[in-house]
Amino acid sequence: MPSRRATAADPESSGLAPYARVREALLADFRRGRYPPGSRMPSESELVERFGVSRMTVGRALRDLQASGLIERRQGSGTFATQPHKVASTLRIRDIHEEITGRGHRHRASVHLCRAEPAPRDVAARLGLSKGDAVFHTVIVHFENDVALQCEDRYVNPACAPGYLAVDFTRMTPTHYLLDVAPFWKAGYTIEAALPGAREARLLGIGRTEPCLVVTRLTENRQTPITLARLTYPGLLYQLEGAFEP
Amino acid sequence: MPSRRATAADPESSGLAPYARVREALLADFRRGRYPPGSRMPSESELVERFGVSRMTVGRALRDLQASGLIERRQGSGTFATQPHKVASTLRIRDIHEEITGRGHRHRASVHLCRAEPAPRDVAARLGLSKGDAVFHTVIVHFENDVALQCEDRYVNPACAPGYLAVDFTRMTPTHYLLDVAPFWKAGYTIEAALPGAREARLLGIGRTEPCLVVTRLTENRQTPITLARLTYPGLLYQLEGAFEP
DNA sequence: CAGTGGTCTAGACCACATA
DNA sequence: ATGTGGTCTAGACCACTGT
Repeated sequence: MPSRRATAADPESSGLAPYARVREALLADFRRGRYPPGSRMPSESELVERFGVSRMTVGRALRDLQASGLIERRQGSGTFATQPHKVASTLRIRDIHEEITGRGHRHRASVHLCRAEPAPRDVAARLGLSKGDAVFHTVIVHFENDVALQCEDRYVNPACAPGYLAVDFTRMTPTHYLLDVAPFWKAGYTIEAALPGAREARLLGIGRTEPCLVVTRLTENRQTPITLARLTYPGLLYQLEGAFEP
Repeated sequence: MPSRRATAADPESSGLAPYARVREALLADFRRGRYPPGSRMPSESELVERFGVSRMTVGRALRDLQASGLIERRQGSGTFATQPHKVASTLRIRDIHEEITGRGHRHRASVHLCRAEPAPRDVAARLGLSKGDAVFHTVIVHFENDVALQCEDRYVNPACAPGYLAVDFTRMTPTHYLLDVAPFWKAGYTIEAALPGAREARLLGIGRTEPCLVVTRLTENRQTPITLARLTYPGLLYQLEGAFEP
């Protein structure tokens, strides 16, 4: 016989769901400086008592805190505050078309290369091909309100997207097309500062000494590499932004 | 009377917990190209039937997928596959000391400025002070195996860390110290490519035309801004890396 | 209204860690 | 042996959405 049910819509002392109340309460303790890095937190059963909720509920609150990197839970020994050095933030890398139109601006793309060619050695290696195997190669410049924002130099594994070269890239970005063709993927990327190559400088309309932000991204579908892209942004026009908060 | 309890350690057809089995099964469907962007996924009750688990369990699996940005759940209408463009990745920005020693290398810091001074206008604004208020200002270069890797130009709100100037920054990084003093915080940052300023070039021992990766980070403690840091890395030596996979 | 997701509880079994 | 986290289930109430 249920003694007392706390329902989801019980706006008890706040509009928050119980698991959120527990999470926020612990978070507040953190901000107050309880739980210094490495210290031990109350056990789940203690929290059950303190907040008058079930163990599943405190479990969920703790799982949320764990997901944001604030605490570490060790089976058999307890829950501990982490060294906050490792806090991770999320950095979104979006399709350039979405990004530009999302700002309410006009996106335009101009295609400067779109062909099959023998794979250079380093490209072949990263795409899991042999040197000289055919790869698709496109070079496209993306404009935001007619200002060149990104030079996209991309190699594609033909086995993954046989129809790639036939796409009209002034109407659909390679990223968008590839997402349709290769429905799911993982990716690794590096971000660095570099000077533009001769062609990149010309296509972007910038000087060869203007620093650029270069994102190199390798996209894979399970085991098979699909595409290797080098995205070059004029440093003066582009910044990546992010934030972390627990 | 419980008919049949599935226990946590039931390695039913795999070593995975039920919620993980459900998650992986749905993930596999995704990779196979079911659930194209925007399409509707099976309802929770359908999944309960299909996998023979309780609703809480499919709920957790779905919450995991939601957290990784794969699906969107709308109360009252259903669960939908998202446009995978928005997949977020985690980018870790770590304490430079940890990062260097983590690679098994030697870290050394040289302090080039460490004093209180009147806040320049833009710094004051971002730290929530008035122009001319006293701020702490340090300029420190961090070396990895005696190669200059980072120039750290930092302003600190004195109210948050009164003892800041007394710290021996050859032995402890400002980041580390501030984490101890101001136990919890959130941060926003931008990443851009830029040319080094005259002082930065000199301190890093690079030319003024060598592109640099510049991370500008504002750290806050609840409402109060704590510190504003400009971290400059020689572009040839430093890359940020990341990966995303669901 | 029926269907969907959002959440809660109580009790349970397990694996692991520590003593 | 005890305590900790990890997880599951069954049934329940709610809010929201769409017909």
